[in-house]
Amino acid sequence: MLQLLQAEFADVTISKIRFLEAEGLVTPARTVSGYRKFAAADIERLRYVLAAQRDQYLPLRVIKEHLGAMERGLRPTPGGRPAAPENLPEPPGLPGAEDFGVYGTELKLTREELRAAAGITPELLDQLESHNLVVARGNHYDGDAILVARTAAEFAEYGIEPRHLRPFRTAADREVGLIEQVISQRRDDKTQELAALAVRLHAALVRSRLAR
Amino acid sequence: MLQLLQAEFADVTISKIRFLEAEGLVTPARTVSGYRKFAAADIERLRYVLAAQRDQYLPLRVIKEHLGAMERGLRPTPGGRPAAPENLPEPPGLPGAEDFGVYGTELKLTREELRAAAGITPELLDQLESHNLVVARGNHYDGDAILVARTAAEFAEYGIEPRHLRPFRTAADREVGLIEQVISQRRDDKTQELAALAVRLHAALVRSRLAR
DNA sequence: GCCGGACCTCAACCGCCGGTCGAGGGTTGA
DNA sequence: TCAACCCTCGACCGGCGGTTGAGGTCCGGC
Repeated sequence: MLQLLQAEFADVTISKIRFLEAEGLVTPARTVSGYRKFAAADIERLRYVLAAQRDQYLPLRVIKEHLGAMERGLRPTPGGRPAAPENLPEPPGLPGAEDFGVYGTELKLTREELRAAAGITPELLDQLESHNLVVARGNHYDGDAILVARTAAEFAEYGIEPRHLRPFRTAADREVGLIEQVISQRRDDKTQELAALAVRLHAALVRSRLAR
Repeated sequence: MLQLLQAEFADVTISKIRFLEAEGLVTPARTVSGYRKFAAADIERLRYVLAAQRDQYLPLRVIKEHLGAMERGLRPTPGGRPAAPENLPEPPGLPGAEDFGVYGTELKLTREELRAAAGITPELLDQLESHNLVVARGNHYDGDAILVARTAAEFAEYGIEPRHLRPFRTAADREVGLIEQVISQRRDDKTQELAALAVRLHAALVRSRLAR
């Protein structure tokens, strides 16, 4: 299992992993005799830590915070109040396609939680929904809805209203269509990669055309 | 002038600035008697350094590389070869709207330089140009063209060809139109902000819709 | 012309972060 | 039974990002 990670991250060692455990970044299960037993999820977590450290130069303290945020997004704080989204940290950086942070789609928010988390008025939320920029699934909204809503609110400060943003929705739908055509079998990793490419292309085009 | 920066970055001190100079991150001019003289550009540079350190947790070594890359983009290496774009560093992170890095639009590349930097075939570049995804201004291409071309190349590995990417161009054009409507007087900071918002909205929409 | 305060250099020092090392000891499987 | 792993725990370490202080220079005001 060490070998597994070493293929991807050259400088990982046993002692490093032990250190990361001591710092509370992973907590592998133990066998009766005290040996560490790494589940797939633990390895995933380690992969995230090592990647963040290598590619984003994040200090362990910050990586730990991110992991904490992700966890709270996934499990609504066992036995507590449903993890008031009021206290959502500011988007770590500004999330691009790679950075899932608290905006994973596994987050489930009520309408009111969404409204509060995004800091918008009910009216604005109505408008966003009527233009399909924010859509409920069943009874709740996902984490990306916060991001959409928050961004729309900032647009609003420039006098750009939800109805002006419809083309974004259309464009996004078309891109998703394109991606889905390509991915026949649901291999999530490829999907993510394509989505990241789409967002990157889009960003570069906007910036390039804006400069002209 | 120290006070100026301290307003924005609480923990900056004289000794810290001296240290940054020793590390080669700024090189203020000197008066005859040896006192440091900070030009506006120096302060801008310091601002960049401090922001990168505080907000992105980047180590000084990396910040220095970024600054170096930016410089080489702006001035084609006085008296040397035109700063072979072959050696362009991998995109620091993956550039979102905020991260200009080496992809500033001030970079000027010949067609061949662009091709090499993006690692694509001349044929692909032809296709990109015929669909207006990459456009020359005068005789050269800007830094974003690299990013567009590189991303298109990755799409190509999935069987998505330039002609499938036209909708991206259209969408980007529409967004730019929207932004330009709002910005009557060319205040660049606002323009950037709106562009960042556009890209963010777009990314969130794609991700959200993909998850359904 | 001289005093106080701000600036300079340079070397020494510092605290924290991210680990590594090794001693001493248990576990496992051939 | 023995080699090869695994464990813990404390000591140690190198580098990064500065800070401190001694010793000296520069400038404005009186």
